[in-house]
Amino acid sequence: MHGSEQDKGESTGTTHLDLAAMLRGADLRPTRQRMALADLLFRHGDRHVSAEALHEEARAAGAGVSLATIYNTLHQFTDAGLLRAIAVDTTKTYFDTNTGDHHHFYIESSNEVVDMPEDCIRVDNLPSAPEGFEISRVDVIVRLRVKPSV
Amino acid sequence: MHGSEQDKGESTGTTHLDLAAMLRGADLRPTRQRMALADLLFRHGDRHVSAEALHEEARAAGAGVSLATIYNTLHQFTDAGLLRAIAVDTTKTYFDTNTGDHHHFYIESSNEVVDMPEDCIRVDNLPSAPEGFEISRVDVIVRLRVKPSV
DNA sequence: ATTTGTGCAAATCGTTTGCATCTGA
DNA sequence: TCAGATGCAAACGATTTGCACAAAT
Repeated sequence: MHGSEQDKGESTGTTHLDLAAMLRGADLRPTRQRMALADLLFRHGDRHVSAEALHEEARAAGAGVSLATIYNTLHQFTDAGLLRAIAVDTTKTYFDTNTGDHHHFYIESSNEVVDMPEDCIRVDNLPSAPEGFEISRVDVIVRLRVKPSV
Repeated sequence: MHGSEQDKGESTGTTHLDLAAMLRGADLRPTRQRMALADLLFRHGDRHVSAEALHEEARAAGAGVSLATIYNTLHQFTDAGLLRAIAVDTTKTYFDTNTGDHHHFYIESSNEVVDMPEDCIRVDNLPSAPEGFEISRVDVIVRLRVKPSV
């Protein structure tokens, strides 16, 4: 072996993150499918994908990854802190590549999730958690509907 | 038929809300099962139930209501504005009998939803909705985990 | 050589639906 | 009467799981 930079077929060029290292850091072997998915997820900035959508994307990108593996990977990434799962729609789980502190817009008409910069919302007066509990996270979802045309 | 007050078997006594009227107001016939469910839902203050849980409760209360009817009713009540659906857990839908402006605690270890009084949280700096959209609702969920004992 | 990951297809689980039967006004 | 409700069971869609095979260290 030598370096650890190899292209997966069609890198979009600009790459700074070392996906293999990222995976290793999470105790996950950098397999072809995990690399392909990491590439789709983290190469293009903040994304919000459902398993099904990612599956389709992977297929389109020519990376053969089964749906089962998509689910496995999505959960492994989530457990490793590389992704965050968001509950907006009861029917589907969305995964957010932005694990930082921020909140979301949810466009009800199209089932789209959009990030909101952190400083956009200030949550005040947070009540202290009930005895015996501590806050693990605060999720704010601003649901949007299409504004009726005037 | 005569009046519209009849007991469903075991009323807990204190009843001020006219469930039949409530249903009529929602254009829903006050059938035996809808009355029974409304009773379970609205008689005991703010509640957060899943379809399955309500089904079990109905069975325990001796009211024969099929699961299909539970779902139908839950959605009809929600459409009528008597209930509000909350997305906290991707796997199940919870229905909240409190339709007023307020937010929730979500206890991750037990999958419980608890109301938070309205004035508990102040959401500031709400970004204006993207062009063409308007805010339909803002949901705040404070996720709790069990505090590790010292 | 081992251990870990992958893919398929079957299994789950919550929820929805079609349709025959019943019920309230 | 008769539109509207209910219940059952089959249908569904998202996710999970068991297990044989393939790939990574």
